[in-house]
Amino acid sequence: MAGQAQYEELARQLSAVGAVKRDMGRILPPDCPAGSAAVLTLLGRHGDMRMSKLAELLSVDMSVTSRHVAHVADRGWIERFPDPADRRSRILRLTPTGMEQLDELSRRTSHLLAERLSDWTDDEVGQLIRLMTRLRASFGDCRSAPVRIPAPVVEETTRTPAST
Amino acid sequence: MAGQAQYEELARQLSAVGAVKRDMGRILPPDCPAGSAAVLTLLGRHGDMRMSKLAELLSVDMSVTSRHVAHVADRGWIERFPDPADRRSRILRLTPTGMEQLDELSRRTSHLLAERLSDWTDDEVGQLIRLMTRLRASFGDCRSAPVRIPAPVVEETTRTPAST
DNA sequence: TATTGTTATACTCTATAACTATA
DNA sequence: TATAGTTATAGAGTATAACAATA
Repeated sequence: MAGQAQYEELARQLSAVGAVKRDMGRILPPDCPAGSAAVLTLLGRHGDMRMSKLAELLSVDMSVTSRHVAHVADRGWIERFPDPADRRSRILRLTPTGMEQLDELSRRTSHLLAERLSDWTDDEVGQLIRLMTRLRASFGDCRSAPVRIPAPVVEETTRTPAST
Repeated sequence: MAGQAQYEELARQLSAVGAVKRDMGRILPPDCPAGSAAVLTLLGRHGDMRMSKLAELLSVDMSVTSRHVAHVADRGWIERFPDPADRRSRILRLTPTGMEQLDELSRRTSHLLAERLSDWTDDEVGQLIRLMTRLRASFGDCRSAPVRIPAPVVEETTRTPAST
């Protein structure tokens, strides 16, 4: 259990990590924005899957997933074919071209990270991965359980203990 | 110095942390999207500053900063007045109403994080903050030094060592 | 009737470029 | 001429709601 100051600082760092993500996005190949890259990466890691499963892994609405998937399918990086067990579903699979594109993505992102994190030890990178993975789990596990927003404090001495 | 597999995993986790940021965004007050919240937070932490300084802290183009600042100024959360030392510049300052809004933001984000991270120790949260801060520094310090994208490998045995 | 997936619409965030007003 | 900031425009990501096809 941590304190309020720590939570505020963590919120700040979560907001600021967007800059790192934007830097990563700038080195992506043409026609392959971050959304497409995420689709290819997850299919490469988890293998063939249905739209709904991919949407869950992406943690976005299926309508968003559908758009990303259409984009990579238009470029021939994945194939969509009907699920024999449920004809409403479509199974997604990387094509050979998609695998090449995925290799290119891995190459570029690894190169950028290797350059930026050249003074990080293997262990430090591992710790960051571990903590970020756990952070995601701490949020994801209670998905569909929207938080209650507590009633505002009555604003008496919250910020300026003896100035007003 | 870490390995390629670690870099790929880190890239994946960086992509996935967007889900956490979206969850945080969902509990923001009306009329205060994430961009506005970032402006208020940075002004609260660092005190009065010029547009250019804020843009640097946000790691975003000044045109973007200008829009966010206009939004919070329209709502009376900050004031903008000319810099006596350089009349091209404008100094930004939180208003009392802005400070109340900032308190409300802190309250909501801390509440959400306290709920989601209830099983994290103080030390674990501190480690994550420390590593994310360092990650941002590792990227930010070489800003304006765009990476060279290395030439693609000739694609012979990159992915399927003995299948084609 | 419920579920899988698609499409239309709207909103937020970002970057580039053109513009102004000062330096 | 160069810099601080604004505005217009365009592109990417996301969510909600309406819809089609199937379970």
